[in-house]
Amino acid sequence: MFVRSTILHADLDAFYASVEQRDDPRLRNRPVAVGGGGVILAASYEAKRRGVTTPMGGRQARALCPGLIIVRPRFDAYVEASKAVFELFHQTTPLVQGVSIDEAFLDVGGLHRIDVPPVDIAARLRARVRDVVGLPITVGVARTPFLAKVASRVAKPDGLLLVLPADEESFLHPLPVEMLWGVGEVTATKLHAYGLRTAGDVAALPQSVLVAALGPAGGRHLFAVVHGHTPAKVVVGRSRGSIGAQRALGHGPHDQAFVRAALLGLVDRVCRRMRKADRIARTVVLRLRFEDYTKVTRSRSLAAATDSSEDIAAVAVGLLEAAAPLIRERGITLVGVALTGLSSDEYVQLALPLDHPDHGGLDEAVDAVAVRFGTQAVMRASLLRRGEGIAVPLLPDA
DNA sequence: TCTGGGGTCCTAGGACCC
DNA sequence: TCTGGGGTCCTAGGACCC
Repeated sequence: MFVRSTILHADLDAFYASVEQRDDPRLRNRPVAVGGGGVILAASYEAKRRGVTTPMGGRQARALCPGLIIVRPRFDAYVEASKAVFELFHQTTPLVQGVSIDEAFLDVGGLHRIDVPPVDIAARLRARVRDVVGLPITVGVARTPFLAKVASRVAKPDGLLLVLPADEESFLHPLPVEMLWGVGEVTATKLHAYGLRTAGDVAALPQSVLVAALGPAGGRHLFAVVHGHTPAKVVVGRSRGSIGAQRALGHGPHDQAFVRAALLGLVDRVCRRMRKADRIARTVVLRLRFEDYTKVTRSRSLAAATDSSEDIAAVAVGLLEAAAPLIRERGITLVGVALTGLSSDEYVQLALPLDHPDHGGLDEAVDAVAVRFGTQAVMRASLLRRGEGIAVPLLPDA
C-alpha cells in the first residue's frame, strides 16, 4: 500500500506571549513573558533566546534577561484565540485531535481526492492562522502523530517541516533523546547513564535492554518510537478522565481552617465544571504539597458516582482531616482536588473491556449487564462506547 | 534556580473474589 | 483443608506533557 505523510501537528508558538504581542504593538519584537503567581507561564522567542523558560521565577527571569517585560495573564483572551484557531483546524479537516489549548493533530489523509498535498494544506493553514487570528504557528507533517509532533518541535518557531516516510530514520536518529515526545528529565538521565545521547543510539539496542532500564511500558514505547512504529491514526472525540483544581498557598504557616476553606473553594469550582460538562465522578483525590516540596495524594472512591458538591466536599474534608498530622509536620504549601472515575451522567459504564484476550467479548458483557440491571436493561444496552465496554442508560426503571 | 495550574498514563501492592 | 492461579478494584506514587 502507498504510504503517505498525512498527519499534521499544528502548534502555536509561545502562545500566551504571542497573544499579548498581537494585542499590544509595543510588545512586538521585544522580550515578553506572561507571569502569574511569581512564575513565568510563557515567554516570547525574544525572551527564550536569552534563557527565559517555564516555569521560572520572575526574579530569575529578569536577571537573565534585562528589559524583560512581564505582563499579567489574560486567560479569557487565550481561550478566545484558541477557539478561533481550532475553528480553522475544523475547517481544514473533521479529524482534529486537540492536545492542549494551543496544539492539535489533524488527519488530512481523507482529503486526497481534492488532490492537494498535505504539506500544501499545512502551508495554507499556517497562512490562515496568521491572517485570520494574527498568530504564528508551526506545523509538522508526517505519517504518524508522534513523528509530526517531533517535526514541529524541530521546526519551531514559525516553521513548517515535512518528514517523508522514506526519511523517517534519517530525520529521527540524529536527534537528542530529549527531543522525543515522552522522554523527560528522568528518562533522559537514565539513558545518558547508559551512554545513549541520540535516538539513533537507542535504536541500536534490543527492546529487552530498554525494558530492563525503563520498565515494560516505557521500554516498549521508546523502542517503538525510535523505530518509527507509532500509531498512525488521530484519536477524536475522547472525553476527559479527570477534572481538577489546585491552589498554591505560599509559605506558611497556614492554619487548618484556612486550608479547609481553600479546599472547599476548589471543590465548589470543580463540581461546577463537572456539572456543566454533564459528568459524574466516583473518586475524589486530595493533593497536598509541603514546604520541602514533597507531595502526597490521598483518595477515596464513593459507592456510586455523584455530582453533588456536598457529598464531594464531605469526602475531601475527611481526607484533609486524616492528613492533618502530615500537614503539621511538613507545613502545607499547596492544596488541590481532582475528580476521577468520571462518567456521563446519562450512562453507567461497566468495566467490561470487550477486547480483552481472555474475555468472551460481547456475549459475556451482555450477560453481566443482565445480571446486574435485569434483562430489560439488555434491551436498552445497544450503545457501545469506544470499545471500552457496554453502556447502559440509567433510567428510573433500570 | 527554588518551582503554577491543568491534565494523561504507568506501576505496584493489597484486598477480595472465583 | 490446603494450595494455587487469575482477575479486578482501590490506593498511592511518579513521570511526563503544555
